Amino acid sequence: MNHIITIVGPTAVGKSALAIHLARVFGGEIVSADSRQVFRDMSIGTAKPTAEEQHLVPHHLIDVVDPDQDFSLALYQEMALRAIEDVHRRGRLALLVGGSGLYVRALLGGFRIPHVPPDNEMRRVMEERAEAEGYMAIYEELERIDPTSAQNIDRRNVRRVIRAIEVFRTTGIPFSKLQSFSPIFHTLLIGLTTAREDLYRRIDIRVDRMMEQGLVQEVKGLMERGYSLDLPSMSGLGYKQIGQYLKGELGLDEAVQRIKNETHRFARHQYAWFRPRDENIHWFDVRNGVEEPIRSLIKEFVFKHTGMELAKL
RNA sequence: GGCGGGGUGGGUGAGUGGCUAAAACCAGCAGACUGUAAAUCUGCCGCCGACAGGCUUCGUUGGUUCGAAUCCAACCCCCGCCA
Repeated sequence: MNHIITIVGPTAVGKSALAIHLARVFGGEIVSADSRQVFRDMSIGTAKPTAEEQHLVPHHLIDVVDPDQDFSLALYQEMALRAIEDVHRRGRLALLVGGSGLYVRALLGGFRIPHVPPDNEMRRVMEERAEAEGYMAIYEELERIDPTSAQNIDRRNVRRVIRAIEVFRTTGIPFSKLQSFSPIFHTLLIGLTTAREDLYRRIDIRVDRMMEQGLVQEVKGLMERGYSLDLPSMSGLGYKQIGQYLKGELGLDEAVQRIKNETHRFARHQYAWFRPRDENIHWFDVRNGVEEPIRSLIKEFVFKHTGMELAKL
């Protein structure tokens, strides 16, 4: 069966807790769609499910690379696909859960990602060029080789301009021509949401709890082990700011406040991927009792598509 | 009571006669997104307006001036030093 349950929503609304509950009730396994929980030893700051929780129900795509290893959308897609296959092979229910919108979409939408691994050296050179000569210097190259992508990408977004050029240089085919998608899953999309005010409050509480749990120690440990702050993994919320604090660039209170504020902003951005008015998503406000209606929604979905009685699983 | 500094848009804070609805940053709102995505990038952010544009603002009141957040006067409030 290629049916999966997907749970999306902004950070700190309670996706993980709900997923664990559902997985236990239905005998499911969780496939994470979180771009930060993939890194080992980054647990407190990424609000990773605890060891106990992971013991309670199998989680996939968590702790799959070290903080100094490259990770990417393509890699995620591959690994997640394999994980879901495994879950299905075991005859269990797969719950895709996470707040990384692009990851969820790439997986569900079956994105065909141009098979061009990053060329870090080339990227560095081009970034420097854009830095020195201005973004137009590289944007003009993209306009020449791939007008369609040039049209679609903001010229000031140097990072994306470079990726498009990178793809063309190594394949000889415009980036825009190599992009396609074909969905492979039937999914029940469940969205968790709440009022902004409430969301921000939840975020702030969570950040305070991370501090109590030893976020500073965690970041310190990572830095002591040589993980530099300019690693992509260390650019995540919490790690960046605490890193700045540890380097003496920021007071602790200031760092914590920034984590909160930037997480607010992040949560807002997440709604750009999971829109409240998206009719494909079954939205639930977490301020109301949410578990029961979601359970019946899932039962109905699974029965309808597989004829199986979930309660028996 | 005396002396000095200051009151600017939700916050911090530039601006010292026209180019200023007023920098920058923060907060907030909206959006883009196919191998860095918790990244990167964009728009809005006094009021009305889809746009053009209009309207009201820089403690208060009154003045100077063709023109004031910017100059003058009085008053109110805040902060520092002296008493």
